[in-house]
Amino acid sequence: MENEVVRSNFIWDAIDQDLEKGRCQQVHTRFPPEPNGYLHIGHCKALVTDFGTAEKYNGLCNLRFDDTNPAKEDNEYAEGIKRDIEWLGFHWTGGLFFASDYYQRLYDIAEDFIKRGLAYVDELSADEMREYRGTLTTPGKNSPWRDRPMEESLDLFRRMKAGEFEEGRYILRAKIDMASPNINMRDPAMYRILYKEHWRTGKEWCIYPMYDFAHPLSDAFEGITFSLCSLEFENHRPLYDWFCEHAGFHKEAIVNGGVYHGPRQIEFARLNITRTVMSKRHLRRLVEENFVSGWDDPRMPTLCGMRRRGYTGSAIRSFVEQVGLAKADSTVDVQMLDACVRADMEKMPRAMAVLNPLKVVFTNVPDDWQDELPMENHPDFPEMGARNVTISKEIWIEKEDFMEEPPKKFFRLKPEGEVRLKGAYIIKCENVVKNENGEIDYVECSIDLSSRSGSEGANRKVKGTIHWVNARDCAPFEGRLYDQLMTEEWDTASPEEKKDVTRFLSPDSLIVVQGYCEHALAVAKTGDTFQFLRNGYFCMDQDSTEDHSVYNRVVSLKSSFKV
RNA sequence: UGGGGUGUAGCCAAGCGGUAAGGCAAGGGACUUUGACUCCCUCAUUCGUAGGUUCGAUCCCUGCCACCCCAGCCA
Repeated sequence: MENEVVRSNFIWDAIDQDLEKGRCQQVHTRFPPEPNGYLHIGHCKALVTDFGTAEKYNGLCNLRFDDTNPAKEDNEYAEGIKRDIEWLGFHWTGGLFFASDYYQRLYDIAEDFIKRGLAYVDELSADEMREYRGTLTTPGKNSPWRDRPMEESLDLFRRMKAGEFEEGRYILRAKIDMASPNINMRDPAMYRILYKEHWRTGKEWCIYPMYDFAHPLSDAFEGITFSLCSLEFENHRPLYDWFCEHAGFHKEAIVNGGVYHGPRQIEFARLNITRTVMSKRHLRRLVEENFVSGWDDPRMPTLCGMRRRGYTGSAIRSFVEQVGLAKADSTVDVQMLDACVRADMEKMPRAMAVLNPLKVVFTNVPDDWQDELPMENHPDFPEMGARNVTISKEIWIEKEDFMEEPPKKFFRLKPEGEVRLKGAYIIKCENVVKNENGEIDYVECSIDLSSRSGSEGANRKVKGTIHWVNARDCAPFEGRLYDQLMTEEWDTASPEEKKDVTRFLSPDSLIVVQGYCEHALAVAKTGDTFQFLRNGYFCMDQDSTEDHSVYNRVVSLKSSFKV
């Protein structure tokens, strides 16, 4: 509910301290996706952290596309990402930005770095550069071009920009420390030559800034105070600070008069979920090799896929909030996600559906008998109102709600047994009609017309209640239920084994079902998302904005029946 | 075997020198016109490990062990 307490975490503690110390006066974060694929559930941790933290502190959060590698990026992805963020209910209150908007500004800073002896143009090949970089345990050595005169580097850099050289011929490097135990500090690349057309700047540039250079400065340009990212960037923080400080942004400086001090990077553990692929690379392969119908295939853990599958944005958000924020690597059980979805679905209006139909015919009413019954849309929320549901001589019930030879404590329909039809009448099984193969064709029941819900006779107690659909007034559907995309083996597979993601695809992840749902509702709700609650009840997904006709997965399809 | 991180229940996760929150999962019970939901109850004498400091340590110190990240002209 809205009053749920979202617990504190180490990042908010750090922010509180900075605020108290006066390191900054406001909280300004950013969510910086690279538009090279669709957002998946894993990204939600950063997303909720970035936007949610800004919300908590009444600060601002920017959406910035980190588009510094034109080889992989496209507008299609940027648009998809924006849609997904909005679907989750977040807004880029600080504005929408693109790293590519800063190309000129970054270039100017790069020139300035050269002039100040902080950067140089190198002409080692990629292979040579790797050799010179040293290893984890041995220091690197200086490039022979490291001490080339500043004027020469400047000239070369300008000619790189002018397109005079082929890709890989020259590279701009920061002059830091080739012997640093932190490999990221061994003269990292700042600019490389790339003759790729950029989706926003077109052919304007043929040199592009590297992440390590562009990211900290983009943060600084936008006045970001807290740059939250995942653990793998911890090793980059010294570099992040180095670029900021040498460009004039000092995060620790206490400046009189509330002047912006520069961004501070804080890292947190990324989200892993059991039986879930959390890698753009693997997801891309499933799409490109047609193992799924697209990025928004309902089996995909992408936000657009989950949306089609019937998840709600609020469920995903509360899931991320419940998982928490910490620095320890962890893998959350997917059941926790399911629990959040179930909790969310409980709050939605209901309607009845039968997934696996078995016909029931009433023997003690005339053929044209029918009745109309008011049915509450939610048992706990009368304000959701009611709808009228029809019933006739023939209805559908769930196959598993009838057992010819029931074990003890089976409270649903069985020979000679009575059950209540949810919101309607009590019926009693009189006869089981079978076909020539000995299979159950339909079940004959008598109906107790005096037990109509709402009437006095309704007070009679029977053990079981089952859901049903009027067989003469319902909408047939052929739907699909989705379950886990991956088998359990995925969780324990090595990175090497995971390279062949298709090996772990669960064959049961898509189940075709044929059933029936309330007619009026089905017509009225065509195009809406339906979700199944346990026991075959539909929930209307109010958050859904997509039009689709697939029926969604049963959340926790486990049988509620116990022997 | 360099550097940077992290180890609290089956899975997440609080805890910040005063005697182990909460959620998910699991088990038991109550209620129920959905065997759902809801509601109760149970579930770590112990915090990777071995020492040390202290009246007192999951919190501080030292050693050890395990796991993760880093040698892209990716982000």
